[in-house]
Amino acid sequence: MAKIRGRIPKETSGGYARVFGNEALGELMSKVQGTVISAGSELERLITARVETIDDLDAFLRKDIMPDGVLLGKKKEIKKCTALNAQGSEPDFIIFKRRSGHQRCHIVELKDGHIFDTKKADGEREALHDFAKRNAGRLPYRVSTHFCAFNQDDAEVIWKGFKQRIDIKEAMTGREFCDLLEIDYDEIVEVRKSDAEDNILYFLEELLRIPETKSLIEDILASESHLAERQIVFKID
DNA sequence: CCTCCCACTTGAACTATTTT
DNA sequence: AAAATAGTTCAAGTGGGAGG
Repeated sequence: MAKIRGRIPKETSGGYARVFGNEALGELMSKVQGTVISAGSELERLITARVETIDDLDAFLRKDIMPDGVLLGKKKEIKKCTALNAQGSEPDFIIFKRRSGHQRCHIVELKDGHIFDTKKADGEREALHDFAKRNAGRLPYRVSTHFCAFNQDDAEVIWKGFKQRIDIKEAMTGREFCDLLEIDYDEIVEVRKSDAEDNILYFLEELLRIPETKSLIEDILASESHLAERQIVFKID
């Protein structure tokens, strides 16, 4: 989970300021949104840092005998690869796994969410399936496709997010994805949790640094403690 | 109800243009 | 020519409205 602290609000973040009628709070919200976005790219980095990656897919695919283990090719490398035909819509990852003679290729679309967005899911589904169809014949592996919602533990929820338009076997949880890559899902979740702790602290610090929100918070706390006192009084009664 | 399209945001990667 | 700057595109998130 990326951090809010240290982020620079965008020039064009005025929309948030308008929502609150407060420039400083608008900038804080802009930073929050920036963090949401960058957390997605960060997840990719967390994953690829923990597996062996292929930086020349063409060279890899020219091999006569595929190596044992788990190897991952990223979107960029897929784009560069001339042996594969992506026609402008590359999947996030292509994973080659060989264990005890079985060679599998997993084409994966990864999302740092808990559900596939219904507005984009259809396009993503079609792009991934087309990619698999176009390229399965060029790969010396049994090819399968997967849609992974990293923060979802129930494959059925992912499947339903696709309006059941994918095979339920294509719906992949973050844990299943990590199992496939032979990396530790919980460890990645832990890493991100520590940033979340800093984020909540920083967010509250900032709220208290803005004079307008600080005084409002103080007002609310004061009236709540009055309420609490009254409740106690009622109880005693 | 569902689907599609839009508006708003950040950030990274390219591309193009201007400056030195 | 090289470097810096500016613009474009794309991927990622949200919500809302129009229309079937």
